[in-house]
Amino acid sequence: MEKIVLIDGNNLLFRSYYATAYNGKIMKNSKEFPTNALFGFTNMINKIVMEEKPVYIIVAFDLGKTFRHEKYKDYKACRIKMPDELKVQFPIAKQLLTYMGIKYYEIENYEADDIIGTFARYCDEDEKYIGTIISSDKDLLQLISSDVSIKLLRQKDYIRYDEASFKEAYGIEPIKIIDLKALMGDPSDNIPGVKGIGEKTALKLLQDYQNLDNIYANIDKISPKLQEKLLTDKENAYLSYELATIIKEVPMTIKIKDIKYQQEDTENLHKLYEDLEFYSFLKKAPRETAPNLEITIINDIDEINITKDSAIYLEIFKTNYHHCEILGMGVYNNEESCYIPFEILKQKPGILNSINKYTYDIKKVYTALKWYDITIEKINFDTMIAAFLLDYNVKDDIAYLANMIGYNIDYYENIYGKKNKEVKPTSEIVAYNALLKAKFIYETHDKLVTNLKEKCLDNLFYDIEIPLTYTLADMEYNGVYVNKKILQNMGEEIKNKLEHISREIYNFAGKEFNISSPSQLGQILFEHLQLPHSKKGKTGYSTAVDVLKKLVDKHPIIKPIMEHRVLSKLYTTYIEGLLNAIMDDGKIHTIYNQTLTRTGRLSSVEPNLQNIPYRTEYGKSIRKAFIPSPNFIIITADYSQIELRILAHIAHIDTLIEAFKNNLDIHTKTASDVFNVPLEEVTKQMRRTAKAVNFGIIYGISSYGLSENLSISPKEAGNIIENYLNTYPGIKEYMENTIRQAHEKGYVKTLSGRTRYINELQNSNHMIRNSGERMALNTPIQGTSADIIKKAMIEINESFKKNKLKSKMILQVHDELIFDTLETEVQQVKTIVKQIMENTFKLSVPLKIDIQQGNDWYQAK
DNA sequence: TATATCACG
DNA sequence: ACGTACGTGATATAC
Repeated sequence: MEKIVLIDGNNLLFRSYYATAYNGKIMKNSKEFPTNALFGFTNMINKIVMEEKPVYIIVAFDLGKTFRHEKYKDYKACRIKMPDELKVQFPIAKQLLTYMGIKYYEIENYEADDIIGTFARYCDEDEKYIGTIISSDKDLLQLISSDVSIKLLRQKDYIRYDEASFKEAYGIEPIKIIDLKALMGDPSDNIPGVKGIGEKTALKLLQDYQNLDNIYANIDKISPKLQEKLLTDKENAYLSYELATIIKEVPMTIKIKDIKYQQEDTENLHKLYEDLEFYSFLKKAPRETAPNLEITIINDIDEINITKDSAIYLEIFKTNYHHCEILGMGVYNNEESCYIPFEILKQKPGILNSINKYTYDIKKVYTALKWYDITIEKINFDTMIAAFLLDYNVKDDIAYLANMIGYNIDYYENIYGKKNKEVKPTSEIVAYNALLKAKFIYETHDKLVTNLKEKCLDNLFYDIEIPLTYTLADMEYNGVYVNKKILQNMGEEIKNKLEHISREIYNFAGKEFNISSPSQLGQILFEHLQLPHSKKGKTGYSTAVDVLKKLVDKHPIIKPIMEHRVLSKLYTTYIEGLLNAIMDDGKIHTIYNQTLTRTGRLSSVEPNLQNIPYRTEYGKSIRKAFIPSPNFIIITADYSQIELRILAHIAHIDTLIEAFKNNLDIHTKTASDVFNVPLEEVTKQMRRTAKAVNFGIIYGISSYGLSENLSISPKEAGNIIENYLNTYPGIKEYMENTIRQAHEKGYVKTLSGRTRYINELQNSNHMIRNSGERMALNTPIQGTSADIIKKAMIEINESFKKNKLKSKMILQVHDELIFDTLETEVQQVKTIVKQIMENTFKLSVPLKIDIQQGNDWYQAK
């Protein structure tokens, strides 16, 4: 017996689409093509093939409308119109199937059901075949037979029905589903049925009289009331019968032998996955055909003879380069190429220092080698950074970029296995992959250089990002001391408090539950304790802090819950998290991601040192554990109001520029201008409002956003904004110009020419378009701020080196730099830092920094 | 693996 | 009439 899998394609795509399309926000790729239905569809198909292991497989689609009954054509025809964003995914789904080696079929005037029905009949007629239908549509249950079963998809799982299990569940033969529907109807399919008869009555009738014909044949035996109903709607009942019957005689041009499950077309399938940006599927399916490449593995250090500019790729084992094993280096240029195992390279680390080199992620290569006491020189091109500036979607793994632009390179995960479960492959495989990557870097170098120049990104690249990557490497490698004892002691204290608070919460609740589970907490608060719930998400009640705040006066349980939240966050993320990140040298070495944010900011991972608590006193004490080297102190230098200064500069707001020149408190000044009162008469409330508006402007203000922030009505907020924009017409003009230009060009730029393309501006959804406009307003400001501090960092690092200082720059937190400073160098460091940070970038407003010092990060604030 | 929540600028 | 502030990362829990 051979298995035929019959899939309802429309059903699968619809389910996938509506499963993820909520709030109008659906998953799209970077080209704004909707992919949400396709993602679910691909997942389902893969799962089906894995679980069912079919010999034959067909996916049926609807084509056109069914006008089976001229007179009643409205019944099946009037379906909900398919959204465009789903419609466009259908052709791609078919393409996917073809590449997967799976046939699909559609035929005019028939539905997917009918195609499946016809194949089901083939199974019934030929003993050789058994069929499995896959759909969530219960209509198809009527096709169940001794040779055909169904896998009925449900919200989260599925039920499999064969003849026996169906009978057990429904008490009737599968084919009687038709009679059942004829009686009870199906509103979702516009099948009328008999008015006044539901599932219960219909089932009873069928148990007594087997089928529709027999019911009417014995109509006089039925109770008068029911009899009347049946007679009134007799025509409808028979119409419904026909509507509910799946056709099994579709004149199909394909037969079973045509739907054999074939081998996938891996090349094309991968290209399509890349287009759709379905990286998770790519990872699961390693390529079978790999490019040919001649590999020379160096066995002796003297064999190395590289004379020309080359691309290098350092192959490392484990992804965090602060604690990785270096396997070796692929070196490639047009004429010479080789793979140097690390054992060999170690013998003469400077071997390549005389030639210019390119690589992907300089910082990784530089730092990884640094941990082995090797300082690599003259890597002056970074494919990762170049591609990032040119708006490619880059990731840590070079394979994403390479495959995206037509290369064929295996993903890290496919070579080494999953994170934390890595397995080392043979040195031949490592060598091959390292060289392949080096070749990719080499061959794309010239083109990227040209593109950078064409897009006027070369200055940003060579003068800022490349020097910065070395600066960041120094900071990461240097690391920051974190005192374990301090964290451990705090941890103990917090743990005790948590236990105490938990007991208190359980007492109020009357039972124990998991406080850190939003769903359980929601149950307790809003069902068990019957507290008023404001908003409900698609998963349940919101228990976010804003919601809790409103309930503080309603029940004594709220306060300890909020405290529990704060403390457990502190404990898990900052106490445990940081303790785990302390390396053997007593320091934390973060990794700055230089190619992630759309605005040009850095981000920090493993661990994130850019979100160490600061706002609350309790959280802030975490910073006490961040300590200087022995005989050093911590110095912090942060830009004061840098984003507002940038706004004043790029929008040419003379009053604000003057205010900054006069060193006024900018929020007070704004309040004074907007509310038209003298500076000294500005109240706390007025300043608070002005501050919120100032921030709002930077974020791309909306009256709703401001109203939420200030807890006022959107209308009041709107008035305040109008007032603000009338006070500073230059800002209004700046906003309008920026948005207009962003629409015209499709992108915005920072003062250094960093470019952000904003696809959202072309979205048909106005909400998304608005959000694109806010990005357009915010990016030049946030991005210029990032540019400025990056430039300052490079110069400070150079200056420290030039002056042979022992002090080090150790952290960057967006508008703030932190220094581990030798006590005898404090004055010099302060002078250098202030000079550079305030003067590296000339604006029409002065840039100002605040410098503080202390024996730990907490004190230095 | 996705979601909710909350830490930072 | 929509339903939103901009930019990030880590964690626990639910799925």
